[in-house]
Amino acid sequence: MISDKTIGRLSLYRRVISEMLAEARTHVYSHEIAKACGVTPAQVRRDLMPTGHLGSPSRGYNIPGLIQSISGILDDPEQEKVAIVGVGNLGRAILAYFMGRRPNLTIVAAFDADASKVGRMIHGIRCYGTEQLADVVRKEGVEVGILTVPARAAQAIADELIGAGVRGLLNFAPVALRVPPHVYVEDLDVAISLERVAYFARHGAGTRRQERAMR
Amino acid sequence: MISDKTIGRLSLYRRVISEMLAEARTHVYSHEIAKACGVTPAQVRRDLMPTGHLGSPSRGYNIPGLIQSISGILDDPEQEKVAIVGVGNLGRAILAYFMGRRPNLTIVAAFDADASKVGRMIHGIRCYGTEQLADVVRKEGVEVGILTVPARAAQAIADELIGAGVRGLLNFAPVALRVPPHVYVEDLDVAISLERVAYFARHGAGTRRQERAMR
DNA sequence: TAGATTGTTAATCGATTAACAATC
DNA sequence: TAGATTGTTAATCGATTAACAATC
Repeated sequence: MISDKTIGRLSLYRRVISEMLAEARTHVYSHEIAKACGVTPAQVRRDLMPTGHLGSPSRGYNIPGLIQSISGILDDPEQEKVAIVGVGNLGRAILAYFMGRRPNLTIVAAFDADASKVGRMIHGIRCYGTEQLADVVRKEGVEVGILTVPARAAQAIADELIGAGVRGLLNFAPVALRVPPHVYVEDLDVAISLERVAYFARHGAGTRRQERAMR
Repeated sequence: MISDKTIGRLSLYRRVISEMLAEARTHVYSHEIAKACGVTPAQVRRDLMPTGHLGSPSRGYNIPGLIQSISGILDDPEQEKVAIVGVGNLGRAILAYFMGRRPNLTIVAAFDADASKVGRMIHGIRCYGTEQLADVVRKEGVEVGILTVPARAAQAIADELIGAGVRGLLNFAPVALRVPPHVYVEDLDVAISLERVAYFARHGAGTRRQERAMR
């Protein structure tokens, strides 16, 4: 089992070497990836082990091959479907950002309790009423849910998504969701992050600030 | 020096016990906080050590006292000022969320390159043009910056903020910022988080899923 | 070849958990 | 008192880094 930290870094590595590929580069050394991502070269080499991709001591890693190997781990060979619940400012920001960006990880439906949004297309995605949530999630085979709803609604929505087959949640609501053990939850809590930044801005970033505090 | 993880959990503990206080409760046990936050009771007790607040074996922790002790660590005795750069959907979502919520941590200015936004009040915060960034940050004494700008603009904006005295950045742009060692950066990378959730949704949440993956 | 980089193990580091005497 | 909880140390656990033979 690959750790969540390694998965996050592989995603980051893929992004930076994709940019290199766009500049027509063909090979890259671990220390270059390391510098671009704010980690150590040893970390990069170790993270790349589970991908099975081998570099060469003389030329480093072949970029297209490495992208393919990382994608072999990160991407579903089929297609993974995502639904987003809550189409406020935050929900729309996420919809706008993902507009046709990842072919293997697509947002297929949006949900909102606000009747004025239901039935409309928002950034190319159809918006349904929350009462249709379970039906649509089941029919589409959605596996991942993004929660951008108010805190008070989050647990009920999470329960419904999970009941309809969702096994991963990206939760922006400032509450600790209770979920069965087979469901993976990642919390992106902006308020907590901001308090942390404020604390370390005041108290000094600290020696350990080589490391990226990536959340 | 308290670790970033501990700071994040203290912020979470304060939130949940504040909710208890609102329900007129006066005392709380470590295992109650632990359950509400998805951590172990031992973790809670250990995290509370640096606050200096002492509980009682018979009644647990006094809630108002504990809130005060946690706030003594998390909050600046003065006031800490925050600026947000980039008033798109994401920026507005954050402005709306923080509207008058934290007296000790206030967003005092917003900036955007879009001339049509400049001069307006957005969720109660004045929006300036980016060319005024350094001046306003210096004059207001802003210490923390939130970056909700496109990736290509992030490094230049970060440099300018830091040049004007900012020592902490909450970065939503999908780039690894290069900053001097005294500056604390926390990255909230939605794309990476979503890929991580997708991966663990597919591969099983794993045994280690007791722990909250809080970012 | 000489020199830099790779894959991979062993050592280190830091954070979490278990344990338990002291306490109410 | 008896029983549960506290503060705190020691043991455990996992992740990062250092090191180095193998390789190009």
